[in-house]
Formats: sequence, C-alpha cells, structure tokens
Amino acid sequence: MRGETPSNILIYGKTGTGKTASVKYVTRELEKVSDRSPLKVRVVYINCEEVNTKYRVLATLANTFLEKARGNSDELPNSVPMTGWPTDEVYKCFFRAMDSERQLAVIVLDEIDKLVFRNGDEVLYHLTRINADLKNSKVSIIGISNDLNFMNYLDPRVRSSLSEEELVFPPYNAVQLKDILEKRARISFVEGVIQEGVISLCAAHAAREHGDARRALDLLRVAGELAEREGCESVSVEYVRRAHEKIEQDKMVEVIRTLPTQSKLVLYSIVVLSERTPRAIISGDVYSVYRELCAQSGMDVLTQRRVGDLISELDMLGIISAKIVSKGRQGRTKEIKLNIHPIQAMAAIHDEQLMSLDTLKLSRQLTLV
DNA sequence: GTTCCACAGGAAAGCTAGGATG
DNA sequence: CATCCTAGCTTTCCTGTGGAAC
Repeated sequence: MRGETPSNILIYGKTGTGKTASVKYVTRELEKVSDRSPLKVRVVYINCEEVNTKYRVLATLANTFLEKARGNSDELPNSVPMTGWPTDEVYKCFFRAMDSERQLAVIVLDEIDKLVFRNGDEVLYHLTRINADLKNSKVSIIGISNDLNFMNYLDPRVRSSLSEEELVFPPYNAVQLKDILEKRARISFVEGVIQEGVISLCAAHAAREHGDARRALDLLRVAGELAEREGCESVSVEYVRRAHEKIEQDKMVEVIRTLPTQSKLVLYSIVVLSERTPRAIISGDVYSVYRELCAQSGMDVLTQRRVGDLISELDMLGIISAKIVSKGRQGRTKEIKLNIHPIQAMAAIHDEQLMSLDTLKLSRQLTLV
C-alpha cells in the first residue's frame, strides 16, 4: 500500500492445513482495501497443477494483465494465444502490460512444486527478477507448496529471492480439528442430531492422517450422509466408523481404476482366484491364471519376474496383502489376501472399456483351479 | 543332517514413448 | 523437422532361502 517493493512469500504445509484458503482470504481482503487506495493491487491466482508449463503460466499472466490494461496503450495486443508464440514474446507482452500502469501485482502460484518439477525454475527466475526492470509497477510472488524439500531443486538465486519470507502451516492437531468441525457442524447439521463423541472421533481419525482438515470434514459429511440415507434421526459413532470404511474403499476403487492395464489384469487374476478357491492364493497360481487371461484377451504376457513385482506393487498400494511363506518341499511363495470386496474390485477393474470382455463367460472358460 | 521345491528378489541390459534440443 | 536423451517398463540371468520331506 505504501508503494514499497513487497517481499516474496513461500508457504509450506501438508494438504488440508489451510494454505490455499488462507492465501485466498488474505488476498481478497487486500484487494478490497486497495480499492480505496491510490495504488491498485491485483491478485492473480494460478494453480500450477492445471497450468503446468512455463508457457501457459506466462500466457495466463499476460492475458490477465492485458485485459486490465486494455486501452492504456495502443501497441498492446488484445490477448496472447494459449499456444504458438515464442516464449520470450509472451514474456515481453506480459511485461509491457504490467508496466503500462502503476500497480502492484500479487502472483499466487499454488502447488508451485509441480511447476518446478516439470519445468525447472526458469520461469521463477524471470519472475523473481522482473522487479528490477519494471518502472511503474511491482510484483510480489506467493508460492504455495506441499513439498517441504522442493527448495533443494531450485537455483540458489531463485531460492533466496523467493523465500524472503517463509511461512509454515503445521498440521492441525486433534483439538484444533475438533474446533473446526464443531463450527462447521453448527451450520450444516440440525442441532442435536450429532451424538456424543462423533466429532471427537472424526477429529482423531483425521489427526492420525497428518491433520488434514479436509479429510476430517469429509468424514463427518459422509457419516451424516449415511445416517440420512438410512433415515436415522441422529449420527452415531458407528456411522463414523462406517464412513471411514467407505472412504477407504472409495479411495481404493479410485486407485484400481487408474492402475495400468497389466496391473489390473494381475489383480483380476487374484479376484478370480479368490472367488473360485477357498485355499490361500499362491503367486504361482496367480501367474497361471494371469497367463490364461492374457491369452483370452489377446494381451502380451509378462514374465513371472515382472508379475511378481506387480504383485508387490499392489501390496504396497494396500489393495492386497502378501506375505512370504515357506512350505518346505513345496517351496516358497507369497500368500495373497484381497483387501477389498471382490465385487467392488471387479467393478473398478471393468470400469474401463479396454477390459470389456464378457467376464463371466471368461472366468467360466478358465480351466485352471 | 541333507535335499530340494517354488518361488523371492537383486543386477544389468534392452526397449520405447515422449520430451528436449538444435 | 530430425535427432538426441531420458525415465519408466520389461526381460534375462541370476543367486538366495525356509523348512517339510527324505
């Protein structure tokens, strides 16, 4: 507001600790106050997860300021195309639009680690140095990152100028989460329908998972939805337990859905086996079934070595649990247990069209087991 | 005590798509 | 546009191993 060069700020914190919400709130207030002051403050919010190349970041910036600066200068174009121009041209355009009037620009780069990871720190280098060249305006950058280590990937010069001020958002503890939940619950639930201990339990669950407030709110919401769907008058701790289960299952279904095809096929083999045999599932059997499935669906067959790795990956993702057991002369194997309901697993696997084979017919044709 | 099964899982090389570079 | 590079898969080849059966 006083027209001095503002510090750049870097904000760290795990997901669901309120980084984005805080920044959005503060910048909104800042814009409100600046309406009454001679110096204009403009905030540009860019989520680097969506806008993930240096070109697109610059083009977004350029377009924002071109729109605002329209009419100030004749030689400025109306907009920058989202593809096609040389990058330095876009940069120049952004620069001129910025400098065409006296203003302070606050550029918020959310998930800045994604940008650095994909593109390196070139854009950041230019952006942090731009103040030296601007005559009328000033730029301040707010970087938001989940990754505490991402600074190590930056050029030292960028690092020091970007982190003139650092802010760490620590995870919420259970008490704080409880506080947040209570406030929200007062708005969204009819008074008295939430039973004793429900909110504490939600808070405890979320606190155990890195203090993610979003997770805590989800838990409470899903518990409420479950109770409502069953026509229950109040939300009991039992619903929280089931909500937790449901969220875990949904997460798993999502993971399965995005699995590569070969992994799906391996998982499918395990599901088929789990439905046809009461015996423990053995990695050797999985491989046999897998080979048959490949033959029937016309996919190329991976080696046993590789399938073993895929099984370990499924284990790491928590979709299955595998433990090594030795059966004397019957050798050593992995005994595999499915951690998700077979029907749900099937549905998640078949979600994609590439596995559009008629599964029932297919598994009936299986000669093994 | 010895054997030997049926795999686990390490090392290294080959392959390939997609991105960077000139 | 051609070419070069790189990361992520995958294969090949290999050594290791717990414990029931001999």
